[in-house]
Amino acid sequence: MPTQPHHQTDPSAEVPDLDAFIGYNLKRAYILVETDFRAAMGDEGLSPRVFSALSFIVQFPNITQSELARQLGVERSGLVAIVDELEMRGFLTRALVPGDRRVQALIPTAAGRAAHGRALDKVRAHEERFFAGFTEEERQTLLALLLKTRAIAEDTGGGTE
Amino acid sequence: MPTQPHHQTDPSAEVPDLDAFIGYNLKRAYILVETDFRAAMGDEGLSPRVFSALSFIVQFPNITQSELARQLGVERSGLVAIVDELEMRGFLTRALVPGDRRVQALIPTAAGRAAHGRALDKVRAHEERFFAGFTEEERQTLLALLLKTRAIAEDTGGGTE
DNA sequence: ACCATTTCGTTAAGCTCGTAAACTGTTCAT
DNA sequence: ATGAACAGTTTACGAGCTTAACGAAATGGT
Repeated sequence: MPTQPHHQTDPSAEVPDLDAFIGYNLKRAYILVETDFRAAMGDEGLSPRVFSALSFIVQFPNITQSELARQLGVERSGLVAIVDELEMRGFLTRALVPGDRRVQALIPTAAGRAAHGRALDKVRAHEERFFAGFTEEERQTLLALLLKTRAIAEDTGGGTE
Repeated sequence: MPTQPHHQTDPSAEVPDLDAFIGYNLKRAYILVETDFRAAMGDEGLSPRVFSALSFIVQFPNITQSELARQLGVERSGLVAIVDELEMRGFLTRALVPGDRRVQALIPTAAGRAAHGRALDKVRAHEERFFAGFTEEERQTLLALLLKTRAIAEDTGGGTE
């Protein structure tokens, strides 16, 4: 341990700004977007994770919980509460699958599809408003770089796989 | 989009891919980066929030807890545990301030500055490795767009301010 | 056909991060 | 002097996630 000269306030060039790190800004940015998302969805609205789960189920009916968990990047056990909520709201049914009695296919109800449609409008409006200060090109660039970030990490076993 | 769940192809064609939303990808990307961050710091290493707090304290010695909370975008009450941890590790001291007996200035110790230096090296290596598939321009663009995201939201009262 | 392994959904326990509310002590404005 | 505002703290709580274990069902090797 080298002895340090004490006390001299030293905002020197040694200490880099936290803003220089992608990870830090990723976190800060996500918190802001998420907060705005929740506000846009309202008190009875869907949380981000429930919305994304419902989106998958509407887009891919009959998906199993394990497959959905894999797609969402969460554990199977963690998905149970999400599916429970969607089922309790009447947005999906857990259906038996003929060939395999272990699995339960997730099937959106009409109410589920309708709720998803309404939620989708809100989410689109939220992102539209939130990123109003961005040009269309900036939005696309950000999206592409985030997708690339996911791609380089999710392939190399960096995910929850 | 190469990897779709192989269940049932979208019958309505109305449902957009979740990957089209910035918020969703922001979350997925952050989780991946954060996981890699923790792995890079090791079991006894600093968590993201503690590292960022220590960075501020090293860069701005004598900062108060309220001011630090504001800078980090968290509540004052939430900062207590973070400062407790840094103090317990011997990385800072809570110092009395002559003019105002309510405030306690946060002063990094020599050990704190040393630990921050080591952590900094690890974080830099982590980001370097994580974003190795990115060009320098891509990294800078991503950083700039994340900063812009923060800027448009933190100004308009969207933050914790 | 048998047994070991794997998979699916689930429960239970626990962790981390974060907030909100309430309280003490201190400072400030009038 | 008194009321409002502020700094730090404690407590309670919630959201979101993980790991470990389990029963039921399917699968694969021999």
